[in-house]
Amino acid sequence: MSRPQLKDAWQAMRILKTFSLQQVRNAIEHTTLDSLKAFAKRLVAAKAIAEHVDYEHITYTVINAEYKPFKQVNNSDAKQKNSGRQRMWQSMRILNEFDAGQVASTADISVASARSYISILKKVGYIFVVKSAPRTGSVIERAGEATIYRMLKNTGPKRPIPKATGVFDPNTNELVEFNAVQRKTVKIAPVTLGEAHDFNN
DNA sequence: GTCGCTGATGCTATAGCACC
DNA sequence: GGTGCTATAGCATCAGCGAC
Repeated sequence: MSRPQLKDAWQAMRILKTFSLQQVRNAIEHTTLDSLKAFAKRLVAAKAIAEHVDYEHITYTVINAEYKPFKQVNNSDAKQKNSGRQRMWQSMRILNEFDAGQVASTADISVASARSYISILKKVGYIFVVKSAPRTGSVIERAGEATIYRMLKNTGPKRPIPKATGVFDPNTNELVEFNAVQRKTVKIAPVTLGEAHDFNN
């Protein structure tokens, strides 16, 4: 497995916190379980993750998220290829269900920027709102209650690029145009996390 | 080398909305 | 009307690229 693939795998692990290798493989798509096993073994030896064996199920937990499995190559390539939005996109694909704060923290950008990109993706139907943040109750009651979004179109590892009339998806090489903007709040029946939701109608 | 143009990115300010 | 949250337009900054 190449270094970028390992980096993607390590990022996926840090986001998931507790994971199986199958989950990581599904998240980053471009690797094999054998490669991940070898990588995980290395991380366990370095005490970056802990292994839990539960009968035939093996899961891992990140115990040192700060660990850097890769030697810092000189930063001549200073400008990171993985921009904030690229990291956001990757986080959204891995988490599947997320809120703006989660994505912002995992991608290391501001919440406002995360919301900005999320709203664009929402307009083209790549994600949709699973649960709106409550607007009633005390501050304490609302603490931790944020708008939850769900990934609807996971087209591939490359982030969709916002354009004037929509977003260009490098994974499908297609320009997806914005849906008609509707500021009115759409009342969606409460959906429990993990439940499918048809948003096309 | 540098100048100008263009596009990508991220942030801020503000409008819109729901609720009290 | 006041408050709090979300969505979005607009702006600043930076990098890439071509022309000269």
